[in-house]
Amino acid sequence: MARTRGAAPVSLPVLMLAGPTGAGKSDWAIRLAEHAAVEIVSVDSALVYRGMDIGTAKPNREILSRIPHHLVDICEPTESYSAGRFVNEAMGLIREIHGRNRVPLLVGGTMLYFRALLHGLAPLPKASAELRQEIDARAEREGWPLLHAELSRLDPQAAARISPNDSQRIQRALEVCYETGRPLSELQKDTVSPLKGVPTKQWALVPGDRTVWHQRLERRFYSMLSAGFLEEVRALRNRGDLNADQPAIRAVGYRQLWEHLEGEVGLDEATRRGITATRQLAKRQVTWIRSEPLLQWLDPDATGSEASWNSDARLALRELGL
RNA sequence: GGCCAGGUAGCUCAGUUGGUAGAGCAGCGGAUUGAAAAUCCGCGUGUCGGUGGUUCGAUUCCGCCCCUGGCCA
Repeated sequence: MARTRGAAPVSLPVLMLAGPTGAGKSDWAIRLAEHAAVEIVSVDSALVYRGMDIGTAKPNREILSRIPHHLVDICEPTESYSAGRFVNEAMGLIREIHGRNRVPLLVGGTMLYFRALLHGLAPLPKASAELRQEIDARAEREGWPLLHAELSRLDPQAAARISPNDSQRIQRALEVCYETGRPLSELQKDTVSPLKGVPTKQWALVPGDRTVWHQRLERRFYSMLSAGFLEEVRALRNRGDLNADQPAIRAVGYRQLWEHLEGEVGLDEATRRGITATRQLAKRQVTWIRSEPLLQWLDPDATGSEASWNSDARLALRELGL
């Protein structure tokens, strides 16, 4: 039984702007939001955390209050956000925004979240802290390859594609098997996009010249430092309720500066490592973007790209009846 | 100026009892289903500082030269 959604006679679209770190997504999104009835939904696993502003390149307060942004500053760094939670919250927001007769613009660089929306997430149990602790303790004693061997008994298919060293995926696969009594790979077959039937327009901002881009990422890291990045990390550390194993503190830059504050490395070395980690993140994001066939690539640095993007965006909006 | 230690991949270094060489890091490519800014997988030709000699063959041994660091003048 199909539930009629709001009063929209034609289904309103969802716009997406993906891209690696430092490509200039926010600027482009803000410009578009200034010209159309659009609300921004952040697709970013680090922007969700409060108190993590400088190192995540979070839009400033002025922008956040002037232009509607969602899924920014929605949880504490002590929490562990997740792809599952993202899909639920993003889908709720998409419905709300459509209900206001506006168009959601999904902007961010966390490609797993985009994929979860575009291709769906299987109905799997959420993370269990207790189970994970148990599994970690066993890994400590027996090593991950032994747990991988156990996985090959419970779920040979999953074990075949997960490396014996991939602790994180072995842990998750075992967790799901224990929790449901069924193999993960079987449950994953049941996957449907929550956006099925919703028209989408998908852009990816990817800098064409990697050398120039790398230099820009390096400069950006230094300017974050002069904007107080180290002090921000120190403040997180001084709270006393965070540790280096939490997802928030594993974020690029935060992890390296945290290590410096622990006395493990000097500031110069931490900075170097932070910049390296930023480049590596960017590369992984591009790998993911390449695998999404419907993304329309745009080079933010190409001459005239701004104009062409604006006109492309307008064209898309018009096509979509906005 | 003299003595000593070095000069090998983008960086830090290992190695070849003479048969043209390999690790870590960086970089590049890939995977990715509730931690994803995470986690993991794959990819190693470089005048072995230059030049002359010995040798079938030199990055390796010898001479000279250049460069870097240290010590002594």
